[in-house]
Amino acid sequence: MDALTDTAEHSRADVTRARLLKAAVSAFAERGFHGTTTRDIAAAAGLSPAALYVHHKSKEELLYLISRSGHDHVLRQVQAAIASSDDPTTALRRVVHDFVVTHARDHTSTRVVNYELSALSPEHLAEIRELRHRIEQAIRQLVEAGVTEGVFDTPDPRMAAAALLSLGIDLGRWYRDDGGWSPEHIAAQYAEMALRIVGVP
Amino acid sequence: MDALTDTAEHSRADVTRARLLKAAVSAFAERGFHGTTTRDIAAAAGLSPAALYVHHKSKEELLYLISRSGHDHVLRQVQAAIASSDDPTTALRRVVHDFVVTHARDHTSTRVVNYELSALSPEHLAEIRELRHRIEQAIRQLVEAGVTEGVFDTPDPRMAAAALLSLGIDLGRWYRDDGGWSPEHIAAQYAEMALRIVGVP
DNA sequence: AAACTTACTAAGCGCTTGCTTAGTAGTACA
DNA sequence: TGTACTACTAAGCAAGCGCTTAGTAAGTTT
Repeated sequence: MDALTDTAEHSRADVTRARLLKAAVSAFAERGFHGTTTRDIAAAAGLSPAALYVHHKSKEELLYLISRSGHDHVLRQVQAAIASSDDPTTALRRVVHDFVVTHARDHTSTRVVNYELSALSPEHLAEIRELRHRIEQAIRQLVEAGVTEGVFDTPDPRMAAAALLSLGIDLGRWYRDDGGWSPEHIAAQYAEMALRIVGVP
Repeated sequence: MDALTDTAEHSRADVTRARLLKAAVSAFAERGFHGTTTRDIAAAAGLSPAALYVHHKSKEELLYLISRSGHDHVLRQVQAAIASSDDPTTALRRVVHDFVVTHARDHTSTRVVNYELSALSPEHLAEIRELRHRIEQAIRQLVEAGVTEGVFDTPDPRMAAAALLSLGIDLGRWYRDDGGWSPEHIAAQYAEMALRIVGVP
């Protein structure tokens, strides 16, 4: 048996747990954490209100699990994109492309991840802030490296990095599946805009 | 007496009404519409919970008033910036500069304006959506005009306009008063980034 | 000074909230 | 076949919610 991952993911309880998480993502994205009731989540998962507490400690824990896995995914993706090339231009193009694809394709969860932070407990918020800091720092350092190497030309690398983050994060607010633009299409265009922002000739 | 504006703005009731609105902006920005109670708002305004209903119909009406005045202000500002010059480059620089200054300086209210739309009643939401549409359309048409005139160079003006909007709107999420960057400083830099995005040489 | 208006509050109503308790079918192993 | 465990639910509790009602003190008008 594939002890490391498989067994832990396929028991009946784990399937139900995941169904509750998915229902929570949809509800939090649509109405916000405080606008969502535990009854909403349980009903969307086809369970009684009490079943939520069989599988999760609290409503806030659901938000924390969503937030942590979302940030983990983005951090790893950014790190992988940066490690994929020594050339800042190639690396930045890939960072922005992947960041944008994720924020558009998973706009439902990235919306929760980016706009419901204040509903986390102080302890969980501190942990998530640390992940966010590492994501922001990685992108900032990439822009700074490009400037240092002379391939990028921008008066303030920190501000350029802030702008690049905004382009991706704001997709959680405005992206719609039926809007006529695919995540990959937006990603390709935004990657070129990113290079313009950092002053690649 | 200055019947048109003055009397209506300085009566005791109007001062209290404004104090409640200000308290609502702060509370909604900090904890969201559903995370804020009418008792929170009344207490922040130094009043009893019942006083809120002397001056406003409902908690949702407070959100609507905040949202409408915020969108009105931005729409007028964008229209004024566009009308200020026939040169697309000059006009866009001013549009983005002013848009960014507003979203940074008034980050508390723009946060409510941009992220609490789903808490509005269907009727109010429809009205606000119309204002948002006019803001987006104005910026999009400016970018398209620049491309048509040959001063801008971008493969998809609609997507460039979406990116410009994101740069401003996302300030409501990340801008902090104590962050070391003034609204004007960010606005000046973002205006130059905007010109790069639309391909001004 | 009586009559009326304005700007409020104390109290609380009906409902919903997050979460708990006590219990029960269905399955797994002995 | 009996025993123990897993995965649930029905019912409900205390607290908090948006909002209302009934009343009052302090002006303002006549």
